[in-house]
Amino acid sequence: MQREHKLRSYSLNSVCAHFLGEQKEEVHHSIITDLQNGNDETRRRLAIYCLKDAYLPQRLMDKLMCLINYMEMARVTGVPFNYLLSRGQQIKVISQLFRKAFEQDLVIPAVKVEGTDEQFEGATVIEPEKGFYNVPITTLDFSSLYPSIMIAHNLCYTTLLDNKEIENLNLKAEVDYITTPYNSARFVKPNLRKGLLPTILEDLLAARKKAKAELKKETDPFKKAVLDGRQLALKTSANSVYGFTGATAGKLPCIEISASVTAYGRQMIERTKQEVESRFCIANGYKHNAHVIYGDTDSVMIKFGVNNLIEAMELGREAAGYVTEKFLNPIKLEFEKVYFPYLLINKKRYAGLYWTNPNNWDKLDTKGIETVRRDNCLLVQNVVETCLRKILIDRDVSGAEEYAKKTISDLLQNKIDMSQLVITKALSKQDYSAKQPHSCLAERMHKRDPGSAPTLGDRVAYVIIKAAKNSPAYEKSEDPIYVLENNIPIDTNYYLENQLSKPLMRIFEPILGNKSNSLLSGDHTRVTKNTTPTVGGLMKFAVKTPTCLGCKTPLTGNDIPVCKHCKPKLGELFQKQLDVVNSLEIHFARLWTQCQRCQGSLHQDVLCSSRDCPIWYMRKKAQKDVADATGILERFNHAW
DNA sequence: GAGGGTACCTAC
DNA sequence: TAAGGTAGGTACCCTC
Repeated sequence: MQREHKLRSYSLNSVCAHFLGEQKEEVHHSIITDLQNGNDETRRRLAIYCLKDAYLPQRLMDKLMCLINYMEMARVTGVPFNYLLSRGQQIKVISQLFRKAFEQDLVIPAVKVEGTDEQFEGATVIEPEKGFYNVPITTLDFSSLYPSIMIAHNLCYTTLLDNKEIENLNLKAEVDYITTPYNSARFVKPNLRKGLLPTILEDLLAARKKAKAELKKETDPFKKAVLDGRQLALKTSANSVYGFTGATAGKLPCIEISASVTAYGRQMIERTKQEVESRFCIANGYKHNAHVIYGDTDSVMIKFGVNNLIEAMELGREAAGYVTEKFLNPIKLEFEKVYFPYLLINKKRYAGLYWTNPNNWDKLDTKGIETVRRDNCLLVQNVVETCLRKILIDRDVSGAEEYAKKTISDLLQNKIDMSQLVITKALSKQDYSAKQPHSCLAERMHKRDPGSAPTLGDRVAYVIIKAAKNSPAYEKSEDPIYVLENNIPIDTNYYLENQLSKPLMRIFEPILGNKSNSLLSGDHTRVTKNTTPTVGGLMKFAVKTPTCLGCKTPLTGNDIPVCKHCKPKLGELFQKQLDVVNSLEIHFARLWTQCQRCQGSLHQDVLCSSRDCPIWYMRKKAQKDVADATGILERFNHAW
């Protein structure tokens, strides 16, 4: 799951909730013995727990068609099935190399390589002309850029030449071999020897083409997803071939190949920009001068100057065909989509409404910004997503502003559910050089309970709690469950200043300019209601309050927080609270039979355990309220 | 408080 | 032991 899918949590429970819409039974290990030694009912619950844990992984594999997909990958690459699970990309490339080399009676040398730290130069990212574009922006992409470069120029171990070979074989430049833009590396032309890598890549691309054709014909949404996964896997495999040649810590690195590939790529994106801008201009009879506003590796975003989709698409097709002609087969520049409107925030960060036909938009596409990142809390993700939808789809900027303001106001008044504030980050190292919120929390949790603490590779979930002024974030991170159980207040200001403000400003600034500052100041940022504890709000008045509940006079050495004078009056108050608690319990008892998110059935006294399930928090909160209230009442009655 | 360095995650 | 690549934004820690 971790390898193939990017999720916020990889617990069995949350993965199943994500893919199956079903959750596991929650049974803490400490009560297993009691359940077993109990009665038929408790043993039944234990049995359900065991059964579910067994069949959920099975159902997951069925749903994701793991067997079929892996089998297919094993066939394509020629590696044993279990290598696909236990090993990386390299073995797949090596295996294909061995296969092709064997056909041609070639032996691949076993090279001892000491990995170097040196990197070779990668792709070009065109400096973006940041801003909000209320005109169609046409996007052209090279399809499978790196594989097609390797095929077009016949880049391979078996075609790489050195001086001695050129001399011995009496090869002529340009006629017999080419010189690449990287360090004048030379490769023979395919008519003298066709490389192994280009052959492998052609096979992979053909397989991908087939999968894509089937994808187009398929109507069943799930089979479509599988085919899409397959063509993506073939694409990754094809791209891995380039990566393999550049893997200095690998089995057969060849920087001449990988660095030549990226060097060609850099030339090509530059050339594309120049060709488009010099052809599509007023001087050549077009209505406007085309301008490339951004591009990354294999793509260019073009402002043709037209203001309707049909023209933007026609020009896109024309430009793609025009540029493709300038390059060798099978290099192909394709028109795929138009963004309209388009918000270009920075390199690798943009959002736009995605059109493939002029009649209906396909989707809201966002790249790199908070909506697609897993290291933000859901609040940020949801606010940014909603604001973008309002701006780009509804064209309602003031509505987006209002929504952002409302959210800020809700946040500062503690009205946001804590599940929206949970941040997750992967714990990827054993020793961190600098302290960090998630690593420090993992350490603290380990001290509390080594059994349940996150370990290397896990994603750590945390919230930021109130602490002394200016204390660093790594002291303010806390386990959401612990916060809930101990009624610890959340640092809402942190969420405004360190989580929400910058992402919001980045979206609104290109549209509103200086006016966007008003988002973060004004009435909505005033805290009108005092920040109460974020959880367990119902019965918060008692126990720790050192003043009388009725007349507010300070109390000393009194277990019950009321004075004798007020006690009789409070009897009524407690009855009211009890009624609330009872109705709440009934309400939640009804709720508890079904997870409100996934509709999975739940044992009545079992909690849905997904930490980012809002209902989970509601139930946990209600349980705590009931427990608190019961405790208070017991003590109160006893003293009375 | 500025600026460098680290960590994380993403785009391609 | 085995490990696809580089570019790049952002947040936070640490040092000066």
